[in-house]
Amino acid sequence: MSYKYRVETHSPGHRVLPRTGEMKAEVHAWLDDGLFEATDEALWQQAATAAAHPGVKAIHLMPDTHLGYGIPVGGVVVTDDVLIQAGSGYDISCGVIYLEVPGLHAADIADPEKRRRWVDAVELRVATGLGDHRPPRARDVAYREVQQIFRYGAQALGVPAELCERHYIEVDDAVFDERRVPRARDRAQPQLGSVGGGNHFIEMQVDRDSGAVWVMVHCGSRGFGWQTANHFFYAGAELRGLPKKRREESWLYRDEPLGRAYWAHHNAAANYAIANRHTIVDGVREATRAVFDAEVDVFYEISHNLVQEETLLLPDGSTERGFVHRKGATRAFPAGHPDLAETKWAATGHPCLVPGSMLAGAAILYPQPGAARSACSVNHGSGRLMARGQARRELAHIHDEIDHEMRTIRRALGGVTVEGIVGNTARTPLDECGHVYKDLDAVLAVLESEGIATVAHRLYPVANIKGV
DNA sequence: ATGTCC
Repeated sequence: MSYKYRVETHSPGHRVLPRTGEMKAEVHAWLDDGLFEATDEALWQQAATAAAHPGVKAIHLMPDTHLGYGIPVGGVVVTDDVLIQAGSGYDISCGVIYLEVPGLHAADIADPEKRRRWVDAVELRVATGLGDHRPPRARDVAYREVQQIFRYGAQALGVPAELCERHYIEVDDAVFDERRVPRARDRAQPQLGSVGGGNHFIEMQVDRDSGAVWVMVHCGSRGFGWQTANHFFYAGAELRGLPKKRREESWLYRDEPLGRAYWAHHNAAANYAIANRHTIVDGVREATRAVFDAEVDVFYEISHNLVQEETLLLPDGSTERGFVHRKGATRAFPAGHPDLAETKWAATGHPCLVPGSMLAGAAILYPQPGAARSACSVNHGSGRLMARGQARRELAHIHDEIDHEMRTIRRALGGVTVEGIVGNTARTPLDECGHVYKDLDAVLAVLESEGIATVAHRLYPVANIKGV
């Protein structure tokens, strides 16, 4: 019997897969009718498998969910004393940093030629794409500084804590050993301050309502995090007696030696990713000064692939501590959450930064009291509709139309008509174009209708730099 | 996501 068939509808945007077999908890899915119908049986099977890990207390699927490895993308798994490596995945602490450009308004960026110069200026200063390529003017960071970043993240760069979800995560120095994963250590120094490939990007966006100009950066822990994750997938599979092919199903007790080692190395990779995002800001700042004579200010920085130990808000109103694995999901602490006490976000909840696509743009959300229903989590994007290979094959015949749409799309942004989205590539990458993603507004509507979060700002892209 | 290969 299929899992999808068993899913019950509790409210228009809330589905529940009841506990069966080895599942330790029921699966809560935040999907409306259309998003639910589009899910595959394989997704539900994967969610049920994830719910069968030891120590699972709760599991949620965000409205952008789709099949991942081990745990669905858009999956949130809450455990007590267990760490699941697939719960943060290969790009440990992949996430977003958002910059405001208070000196600029939509009218100042309306000229596409000027946006083209900004794209070129950013590419000159920030490395993009795979590997160790560094731009000519990359900031020179001594390896000793990188070692500080492993332990103290953005704090090592002097970034104020209030600008970050976590400006660093504590690393157990008795356990963290950078020689343990030599290929990780070797990548860390040359790749600091780089964007990487895939869906990572730097993008200029404009607020639909106010015309305010923002820059969003989406990137992660690069080779350092990938090598770290890969090492602990294999080591965990060996420990649990799983064949290598099933390494993504492995898990660790937090208090066994390999669990303690994973926790230390995972957190070092998170610190690296957080510092990486803040380092990239240096190049964006220089480029924005050079082309627009304007300053950028960091608004907030947040991960969407991360395991964090945090205070859980339980349905009966009590709290306890646990590990929250967000695999393509964004933390969403509402006003009054204990872990926001004495921060600037205590009375409002912290912002959730959600990229959509290079066509549909992005949003800033604020968690509502109903966030407690979804393990204080929201989606991390709009969700992939099509695999990369499928996109390249099936959209090739409309590539010209896709490029034309990017060049000519006209939007009223803060009362100013802005035409075209300037890119850094000759052609729009088909595996990243707007058509391979679900409708961001439909995904966000589920959060609003279920009382989980509200959309405070809706932003549209005007210039995009992809890591290709 | 990833020098696309434990």
